[in-house]
Amino acid sequence: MVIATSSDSQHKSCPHNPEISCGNCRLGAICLPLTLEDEEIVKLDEIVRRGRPLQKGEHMYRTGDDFTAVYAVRSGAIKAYRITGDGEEQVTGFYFPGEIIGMDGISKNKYASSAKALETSAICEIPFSRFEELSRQVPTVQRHFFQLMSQEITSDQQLITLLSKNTADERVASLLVSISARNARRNLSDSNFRLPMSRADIGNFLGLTVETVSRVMSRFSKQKLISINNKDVMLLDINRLKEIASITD
Amino acid sequence: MVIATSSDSQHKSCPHNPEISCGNCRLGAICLPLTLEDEEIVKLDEIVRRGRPLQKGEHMYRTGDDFTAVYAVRSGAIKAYRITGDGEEQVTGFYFPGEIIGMDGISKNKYASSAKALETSAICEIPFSRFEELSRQVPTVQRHFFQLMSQEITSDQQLITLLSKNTADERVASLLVSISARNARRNLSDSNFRLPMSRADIGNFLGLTVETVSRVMSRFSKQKLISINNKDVMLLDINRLKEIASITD
DNA sequence: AGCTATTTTTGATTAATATCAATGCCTTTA
DNA sequence: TAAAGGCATTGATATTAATCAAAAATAGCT
Repeated sequence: MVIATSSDSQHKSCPHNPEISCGNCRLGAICLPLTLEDEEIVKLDEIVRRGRPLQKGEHMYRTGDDFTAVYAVRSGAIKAYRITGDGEEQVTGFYFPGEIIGMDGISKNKYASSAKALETSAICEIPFSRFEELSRQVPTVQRHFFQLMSQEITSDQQLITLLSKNTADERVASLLVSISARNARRNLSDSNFRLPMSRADIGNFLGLTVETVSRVMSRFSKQKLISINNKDVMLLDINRLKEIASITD
Repeated sequence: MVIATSSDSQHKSCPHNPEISCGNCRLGAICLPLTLEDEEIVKLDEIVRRGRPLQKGEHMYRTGDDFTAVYAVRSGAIKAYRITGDGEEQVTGFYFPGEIIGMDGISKNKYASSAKALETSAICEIPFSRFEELSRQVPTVQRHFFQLMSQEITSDQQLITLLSKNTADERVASLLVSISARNARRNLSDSNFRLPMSRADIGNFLGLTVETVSRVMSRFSKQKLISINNKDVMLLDINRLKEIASITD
């Protein structure tokens, strides 16, 4: 079985703004989940800093670090997590290329979560003070950042609903479908991908134990909904998975 | 037993900016969970609209309504909720005076949730287009709104952790302690208050059934941690409740 | 005030997932 | 390529909270 890995994540044109090839998309050759104006891209390019690639396991920032920047993922995958009162880890999100992370640091001027690379990853640093300034100068930048924060709120609230109402099957199906959709947005295969995180991370994110995640995935596999080869997954019946995830659309 | 009700919610001075008496705090005589500059208050006052009071059960907005404004609660209590794919309600938050609601509408220009009054409530409408304009003119306004959105993200992520990791006891204790702390911020009793929402709403918010919420509260009552008189609650041992909620601080 | 509908509480049972335990499979490294 | 450590899978049992059912308390209405 040959399955696309996340190292294939380069793509030629931005699906959200086909006018802009990624060679011109200056935010580190990524497409944000927003359609940016040309002016915005140019202005943003002036303040964005491309960092050296992060190795697997390396941190972008940790809880309590001074908040200085938000980050755009260029390649790889990032895990965001918090440490609970009793020292346990709570995964709050997985971030793929084009997604923005670090916005939880704004309120207290310290990051409320930690972010670490699940595999070798490239990120863009967007220094916040310069960005704030830019937001005041360019109306669309401000608007778009409000939208990105609002998207983060919406996705957190979807997770709240998932954790509050859904069974183990529904949670796992939701995650698979969500990753599938995010791959599609980047013009990657929506049915054939690598899960960059461990089963433990998946369980932690979905409020399940490793064992339950493993059992659910085995069962999906027996039911021919997916095909698993360790971290590589193939979605054999996306529509059925969407039904299970109760994504009606 | 005499217990303060939420109609007592007037207070004389803003605990976050004691320089400003609430008579001068122009955002509808409320104190935001931020320290505003005098200039900001004046500017905000120009765009804020005080609406007529909402009756219990009345909606501020519903999922899918065009996004036009964010709202500051002045008095009463508001429940925010979403409707899941299969038509069930998911409560995503309770909002008390001084808190801001509606920010989830920014990303798609439609509200992603609905908001309804749990009791007679007064709200301030902050028309978003005028607010966006103001944010560009007054640096601190922009900064403060970024902070409010970031706070919303943080509190959603705390709820995610609660739903993912905590037992029924811990969840109920957390909610009681959270409401207590929010009352304290408004100079109200932190130990003696009315729960404006039903047990069903509490259960829905905490990912529990009504029956479980009721049982936990009865048990807390037997253990002399709280004293319940239907919607009125007295916290008899806040420190123990904080321990149970695993709020170490 | 009295009647009704709704909400809350309590009890008995069931179902889902966690926990405990063991095995097997990949990956890393010498 | 062999050994070691970590990760994933599978099985047996325990536990928590859900579900089903009914009574008690409260709120709303005339």
